[in-house]
Amino acid sequence: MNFSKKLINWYSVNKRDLPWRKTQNPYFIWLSEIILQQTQVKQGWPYYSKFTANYPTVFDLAAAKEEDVLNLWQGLGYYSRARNLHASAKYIVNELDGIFPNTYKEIKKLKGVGDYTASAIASICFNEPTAVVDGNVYRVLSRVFGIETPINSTLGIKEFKTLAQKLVDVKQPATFNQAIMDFGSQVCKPKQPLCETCIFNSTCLAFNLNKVSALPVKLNKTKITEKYFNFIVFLVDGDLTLIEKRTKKGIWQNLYQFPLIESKKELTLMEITKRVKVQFELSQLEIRLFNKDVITHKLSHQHLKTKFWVVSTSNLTANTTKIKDLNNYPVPVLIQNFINDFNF
DNA sequence: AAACCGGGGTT
DNA sequence: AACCCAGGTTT
Repeated sequence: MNFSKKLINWYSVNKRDLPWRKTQNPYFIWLSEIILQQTQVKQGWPYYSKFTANYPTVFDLAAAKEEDVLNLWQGLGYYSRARNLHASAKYIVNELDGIFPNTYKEIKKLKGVGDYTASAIASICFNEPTAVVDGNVYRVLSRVFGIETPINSTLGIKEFKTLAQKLVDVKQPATFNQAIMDFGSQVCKPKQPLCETCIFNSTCLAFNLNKVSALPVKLNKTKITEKYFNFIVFLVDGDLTLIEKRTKKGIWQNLYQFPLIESKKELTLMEITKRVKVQFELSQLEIRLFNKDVITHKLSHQHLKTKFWVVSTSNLTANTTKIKDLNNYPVPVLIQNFINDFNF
C-alpha cells in the first residue's frame, strides 16, 4: 500500500474531532486556519469559538471595528493576523460581494494568506488538489523519506512542496492534507514520537537509520535582544488612568499600553521621575515601583525587562481613561497581567 | 536570504 | 535558564 493510502486509513480511525472539521464553509475554515498559524490547536480552539460566535458571517467581521477584533484576538499573539483578517473580510465584502474566492490563486491574494493557508482552504473547501506544507508535514516527510535538506532553506521549501504535491491524493486532497497534519501532531511528534507503533516504521528512513531526533534539519539561531520597558501607570483622582495606542510598526501594533519609557539600560527612580515630570509637565508627583523584581516578558526575538511605575497625581492635562473601561481596549499579555495583578 | 512578529510549553 | 513549537510579511 502506498504512502497516501496508509495515511488516509490511519486518519479514518484516528482523526481528531475539531469544531472546524464539521464544516466546509470557507469563511469558517479561513478563520480556523489564520488562528492556527504558529499556534497549537489547544491554544487556538477558544478563539475559534469566540470569533464564530461574535462574527458568524464575513459580513459581521467586515462591519466590526478593528479595535473590537483585536480585543477578541488579545492574548493569541502575532497581532498582524487579526489586522489582516479584518482587512481581508472588508475586501471580500466590498470587492467580492461577500463571495469567498474559490481557487488557490485567488485565495492567496487575501492579506495574511500564504502558500500553506491558501492550499488548506482550497483543498478543504473546494477540493482543489494543492498539498499543504506546514511544520507537521516537514517533520513527517523529512523522517519517512530521510530528507536532510534544511526545511527553512529556499531549496528545502521547494523540495518539500514538490514531494507533498506528488503524494497528495488528487481524489481527496482535503482528507490527505488533514491526515498528514494530524499524523504529524499525534504520532510523528517533535519530541518522543510514537515510532514503535507507527504505521510507517518498517520503511521510515529516519527510524531505520536512527535519525529520528535529527530530523527535520533546520538552520536557525535567532538572536535575542534585551530592552528595558518602564510603564508609567497614572492614578488620577482614584478612578482615572492614562493609556496610549501603539501606532508605529513593530510589536503590538494598534494595541494599547500605559505610557512607556523605553531604554537600552536600566533606569533609576531619579531618572524615571525626571522624565515623567518633563514629559507630562508635572511639578511634583508621588511615584512608586510596583514590581520589586523586574518582569522579563519573553518574545521570540526580544526580552523585555519591565517595570511598572505607579504615579499618583491630580493635575494631569492629558486625556485620561476611566480605569473601569480599561478592558475595552486590546492590550498585550504583559499589560493584561499587570492589570490583573495590580487590582486597581 | 534574513529579520521581524507573541505567546505557551517542556526540560 | 535554555530549549522547543509554528506561517506570513517585510527588509
